[in-house]
Amino acid sequence: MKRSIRLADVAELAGVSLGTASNAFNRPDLVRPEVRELVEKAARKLGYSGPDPKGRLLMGGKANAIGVLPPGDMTVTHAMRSPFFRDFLQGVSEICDENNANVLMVSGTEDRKVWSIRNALVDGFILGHVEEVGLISVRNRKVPFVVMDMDAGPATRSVRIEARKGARLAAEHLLGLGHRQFAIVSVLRKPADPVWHPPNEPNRQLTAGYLLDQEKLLGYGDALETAGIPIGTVPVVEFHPATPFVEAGARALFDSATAATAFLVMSDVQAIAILAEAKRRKIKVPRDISVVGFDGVSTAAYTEPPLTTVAQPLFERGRVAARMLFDAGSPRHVCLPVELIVRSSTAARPSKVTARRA
Amino acid sequence: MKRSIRLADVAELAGVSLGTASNAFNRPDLVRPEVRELVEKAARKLGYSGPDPKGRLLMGGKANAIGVLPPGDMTVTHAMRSPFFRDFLQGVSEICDENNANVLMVSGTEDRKVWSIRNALVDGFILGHVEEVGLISVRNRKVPFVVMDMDAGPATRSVRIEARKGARLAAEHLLGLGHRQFAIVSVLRKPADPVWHPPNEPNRQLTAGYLLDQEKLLGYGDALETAGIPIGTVPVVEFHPATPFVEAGARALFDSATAATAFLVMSDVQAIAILAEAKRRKIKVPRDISVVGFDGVSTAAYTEPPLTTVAQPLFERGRVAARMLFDAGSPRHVCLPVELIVRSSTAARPSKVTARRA
DNA sequence: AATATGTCTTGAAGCGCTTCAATATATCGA
DNA sequence: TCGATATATTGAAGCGCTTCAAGACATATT
Repeated sequence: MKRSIRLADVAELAGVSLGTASNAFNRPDLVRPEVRELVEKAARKLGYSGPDPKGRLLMGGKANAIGVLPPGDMTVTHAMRSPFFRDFLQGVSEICDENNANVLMVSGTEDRKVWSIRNALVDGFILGHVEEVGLISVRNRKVPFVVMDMDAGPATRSVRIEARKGARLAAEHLLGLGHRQFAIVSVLRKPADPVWHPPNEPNRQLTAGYLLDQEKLLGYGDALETAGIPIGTVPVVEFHPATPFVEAGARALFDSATAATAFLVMSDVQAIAILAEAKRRKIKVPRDISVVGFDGVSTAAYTEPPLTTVAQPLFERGRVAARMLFDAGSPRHVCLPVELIVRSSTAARPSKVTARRA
Repeated sequence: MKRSIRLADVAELAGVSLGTASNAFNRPDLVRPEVRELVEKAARKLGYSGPDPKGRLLMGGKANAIGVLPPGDMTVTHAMRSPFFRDFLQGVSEICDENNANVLMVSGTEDRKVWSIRNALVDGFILGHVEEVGLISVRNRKVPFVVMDMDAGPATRSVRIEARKGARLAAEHLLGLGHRQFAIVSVLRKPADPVWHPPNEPNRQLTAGYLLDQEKLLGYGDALETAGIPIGTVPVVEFHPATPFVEAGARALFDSATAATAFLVMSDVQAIAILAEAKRRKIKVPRDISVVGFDGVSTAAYTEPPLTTVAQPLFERGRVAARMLFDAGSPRHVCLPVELIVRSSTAARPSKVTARRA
């Protein structure tokens, strides 16, 4: 086709003005039924099925979509694979469905994300952990947005969780079971090889993870130090929570933290990979080691053994974030509660005799 | 803010023409470095972070997104809950990621979907099962699109599966295990109460399901009739594959099909619900009954017992569909193979003595 | 010096639609 | 019957941007 049919063509054929034709489609009640019929007939004849959204958009129209950006370098593919993100997304879509808005999953690594933030056709954003430059872009877009698990100042809507408290609960639980040899598993933001931090490393600096995980580290520390275990004496491994890095990370963990009986893991996805690797190595959980995850993803209840974890309300998280975009009245900042869910991946510290030999 | 800053404001402040300002952002190589710097400085000063996508779009720009519509009356929320759809979506997003396109999940029941098809800001569509009126709308959009599991004529791109063959394989498997008492579970497109069709109902007419499922019915028939079992003598229950309908459907099934030892189920999601309901009723699978699902969703391998199912390449399905939109060279019609995966939800027909009492 | 060859920049014309003040027409009350 | 009120329609002005032919300027060529 030469040039696609536009409203002007329809108006002309119907013998009415552009304005009337527009009204016939958008505010039919403003237009006499017979005229409307005229317009509709013309439209049918030309195979015109309504105003092109592009034009409408320019004139202050809504895009009818809100954009969701997975955190860090996660692509949409990663996100769809992640039970954590899926649960979250389910909450988001519930509210979007209610508000007749579509959900745009925005992809790309951090660089490209900035481009997307500037260009995505949406009426609002929900941002996973994002870097400063992304934050600047989104502010300039003049659309409402909310950031997850970040503090971006009082003016920026945010949804967070009681990360520090959750981490403390996890550590206290393990301490209560008699454990004294810990290892901590933290999250790497970029897909890269695992990073191993031995105990008593002078001046330990973790690689760039999520801000949230700094808080978790503090929480673990709260409990551990109270029990007389300086956090610096606890080994830490950091790895990316997606295939194949997550498997590599689990291997690195067992290869290095041979003395640990208690594993404090900052995400369920990682914890689940660790359970799998343990099974592969014939390390029995919770007989030989105990593992506490974080997040409370829905699949964690069905692992073998079922995972003890610090649950956050994942669906609610999504709902709360989405509501911030739609309901003017909702609070700008929400901090969601966490809860320790004790299942079967944790038990009393093994006695010396049954202790695992690496 | 009064009126948001636009490119024209930046151009003015920088003392260049609109066209130059536009080039400074979009084709920097066409603009002298010093001038570009001028524009950039002006932009910074005004807090302008690049051309508004709305304007760009009108001038023939891409939306950088492809729209995905769940089948039938499924909302995005339903879709996110469905392992079938999630697996599919993962394939779609892989290809979209590769092509730097975002994924727009389009929501709403069938009526609203038509509206969305006309208005979504996308460069293409992947449509789940859609009604005629939706098909007309999408044709008028003049964007490429592909339909899943439907035949919409040779001109319309489509991805399908060997449904009939798959169904036949399922029935033959059960027949081979000695089963003679069957029940068929079909899919209802709309969320509604289960529909029960007793055996030997004169003139049996199934409620509006998906076209695909008609084919499966044919496939079951192929095998059953060859074995001397007229399809009309097999009871059929139809239900919607989402909570709470799927649970109600599973109950209805066991309440009614008390004689059956072999269940031919048209989706894994339903089969999984049936497994759950069986457990609740202390009906042992596969000792008392055998169940064959359809789709091969990734979770089906981890049910209890692991589900025997007719697997289709779910990820590939998504990939193939998405590729049709991006690669001009890809075929217009693809029919993907299916494969019977025998796991532990099927076994030989119970002998009379161990037969289940309802 | 005159002409040709580039390289940048400009100005204006859209892209397809909505909106809104202004006008035209119909309806009503007195 | 006449102005007043209500109802429909028009025309024009954008929305914010890209594009492209044409012009300006600088440099190279003969």
